[in-house]
Amino acid sequence: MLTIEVDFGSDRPVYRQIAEQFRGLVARGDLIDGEELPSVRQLAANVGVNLNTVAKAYRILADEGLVDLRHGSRARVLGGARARAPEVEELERELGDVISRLVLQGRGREEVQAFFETAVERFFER
Amino acid sequence: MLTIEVDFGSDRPVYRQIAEQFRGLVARGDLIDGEELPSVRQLAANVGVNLNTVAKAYRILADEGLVDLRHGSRARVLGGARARAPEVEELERELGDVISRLVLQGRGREEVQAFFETAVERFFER
DNA sequence: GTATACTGTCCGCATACAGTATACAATCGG
DNA sequence: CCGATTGTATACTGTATGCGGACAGTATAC
Repeated sequence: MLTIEVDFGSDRPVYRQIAEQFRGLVARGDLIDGEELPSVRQLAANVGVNLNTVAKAYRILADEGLVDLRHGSRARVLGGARARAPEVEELERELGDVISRLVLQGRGREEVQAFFETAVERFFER
Repeated sequence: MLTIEVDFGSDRPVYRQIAEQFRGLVARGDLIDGEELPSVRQLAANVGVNLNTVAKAYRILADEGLVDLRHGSRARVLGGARARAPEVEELERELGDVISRLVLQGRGREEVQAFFETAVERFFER
């Protein structure tokens, strides 16, 4: 069974948290082309939110081209090509902020590098 | 003069964008202990927002221990120690999402690593 | 000392967003 | 065809974002 977890204390909206987690699952190949996502009601009950909150997450994924949404049928993972080059700048900015926070925690350049390498490690090795 | 730029089209609230930029300036040492920040009105007029929006950004920085806010005096940068270890998990999650997005753009492990190294480079070498 | 111009703060309002409840519409399986 | 299951649309509540104006502390000139 698919484990999606939500932190209600977070300032990040629930529907984005859900979308992020599915994005991660697709990115690392845990969900492959054609695979069905849980129904919005199923997952909503599981997570403890309203079905529309899950639906909103699915729509984000659909907009990104990660899943195929069809009214009446279950959402399916799309293995096809995606891109979104314009978001590169956004990622750079986001990374910059992460670096700032790490530095303000007292970490030096080496430690920041190590932190990043560990993150990449965790993502790919599993 | 200090350059703070805001993207009104972004989905990220303006006051957070402002806080992030100051956080970056402090992290890389462009703003040092004791230095004064622009007044909320000055910066607000400069950026094109209401003074309260800037004030909210300053309060975030104050909560993080980066600036000293005193009613009637200008906000000053605090060079002292900060930490916030609990936010490490948040950073890890955020990094994980960045990796997912890069991978979904078709980048492999090496390319993700390179992207990160470039970001670190940009931060420290300047 | 005190008038005055500066500083950040508080309060109320308008609008947009997050999340819910409920009804609707499309698809699937008998 | 019909019921169950799926995603969708609408109406509603609470919260967050951002603005405007009034308030309160601080600094400086006199």
